Amino acid sequence: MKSDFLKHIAYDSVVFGYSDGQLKVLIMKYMNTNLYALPGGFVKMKENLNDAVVKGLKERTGLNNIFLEQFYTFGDLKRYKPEIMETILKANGIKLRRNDWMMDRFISIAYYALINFHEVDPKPGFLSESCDWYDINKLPKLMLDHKMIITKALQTLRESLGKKPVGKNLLPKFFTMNDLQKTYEVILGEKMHRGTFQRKMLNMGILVRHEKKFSGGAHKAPYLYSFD
Amino acid sequence: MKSDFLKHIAYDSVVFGYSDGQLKVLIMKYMNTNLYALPGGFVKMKENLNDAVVKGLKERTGLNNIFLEQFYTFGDLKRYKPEIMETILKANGIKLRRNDWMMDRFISIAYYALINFHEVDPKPGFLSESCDWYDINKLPKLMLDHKMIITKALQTLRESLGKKPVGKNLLPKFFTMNDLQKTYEVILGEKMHRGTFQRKMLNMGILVRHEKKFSGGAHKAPYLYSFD
DNA sequence: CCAAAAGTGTTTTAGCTACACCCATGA
DNA sequence: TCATGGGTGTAGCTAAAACACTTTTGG
Repeated sequence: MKSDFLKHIAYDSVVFGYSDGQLKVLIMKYMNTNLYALPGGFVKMKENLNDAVVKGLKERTGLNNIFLEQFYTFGDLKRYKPEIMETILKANGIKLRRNDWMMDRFISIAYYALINFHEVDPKPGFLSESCDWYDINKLPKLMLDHKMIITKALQTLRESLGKKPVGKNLLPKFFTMNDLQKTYEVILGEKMHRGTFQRKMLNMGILVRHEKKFSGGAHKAPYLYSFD
Repeated sequence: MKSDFLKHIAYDSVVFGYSDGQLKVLIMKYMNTNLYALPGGFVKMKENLNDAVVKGLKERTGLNNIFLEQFYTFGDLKRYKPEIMETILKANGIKLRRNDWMMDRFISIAYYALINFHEVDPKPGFLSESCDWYDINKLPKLMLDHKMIITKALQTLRESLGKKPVGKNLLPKFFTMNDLQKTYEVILGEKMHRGTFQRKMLNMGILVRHEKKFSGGAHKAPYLYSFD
């Protein structure tokens, strides 16, 4: 019954990546079940909340310096479905003890993270058989309120598009203006005007232009850019 | 040791009011101590997080339909100072039991609220000897990280000034354009241009103009406005 | 009639948008 | 040389800002 973790407290992270013109989210699947969920975890007694999340993401992605932001804490009673945790534990031959802390009600602090898709090879964790990218428009059915958590994360991401250099965290070091625009479009879910977009980005003064790349396409080779 | 509340979980609320050209915050003082703190509380086992906060605010202010928004969850280890809770309990003759849940580490979900100053007569709660308004620039020394919580609340409030009808919740039903401008100025901490402000507000289309009031001043009597 | 504050018309500025033209490149 | 996509100049529109003039009121 005693554990090293704080009772009733969990975190969930919505990890966004961009690849192939699509916005992706990391989703894990519990072993021997059909339950899909956001990667998350618990907080140790002697550990900062934020540190716990960073540590958890490091385990899933191998990355250390991740752009990470807390956006909401979900505390509805509706989230409390002990039978789901029971299913997971049973499916993996783990004995249920009466009053096990994992069977209690949890409040979840939700974070979203932005990472460079191509730097990551996702690793499943304890009790999970996979940890994979899903197109944000083709998510599997998720357990509990995780779908709502993703929706709210996306909403927050959209609002911060104008305030923070979001592209910096989703794109590789060097990219074309078109890459950047595609990223914005897929986050906002709408097309933008090419000329306007370019001008706006350049006027923000956070992009550095480098020498041209060899595009391999039958057209003018675009500049490469990087942040700051 | 068993209690009706979720262990490790607390909430704190930053209640803003506007009066006399100043932005005010509700602060309570623990009985028989010199400890000042934000009004807060705990969450019952069978209670939604948001409902707990609404209930707590109702007790402090008597109001039911309060504009309320969650803005951050504070989970650093630095917040864990059991000696403070010990001081409070001892000062009021409450026996400490070993492993008392109130002596544990807490994570706090923070909310801010906007209310009409003149509709409220703040009431102290359990263990507190007062619950009073403080000018946001003349706060007493607050316990734990409550000062930081207020700072972050104000920052969030500033950002939402442009998005939400903040004045609606801080002002009485009828007010002059000048009242509204003063409110904005005190939140943002900067003067604004009179003509520009008036036009911007009217163009938002959320204000209704009523008949003039008798100002009592040696000048043109201003219109009264209300929201929606 | 004067001072003070409110309401409003006008001009200027800044930013965003759309269009269009030119350029570089590989096929 | 042609099709494709990239960079940029320009004109039009809109919103915000600054200024100043007029109006109303109590003293």
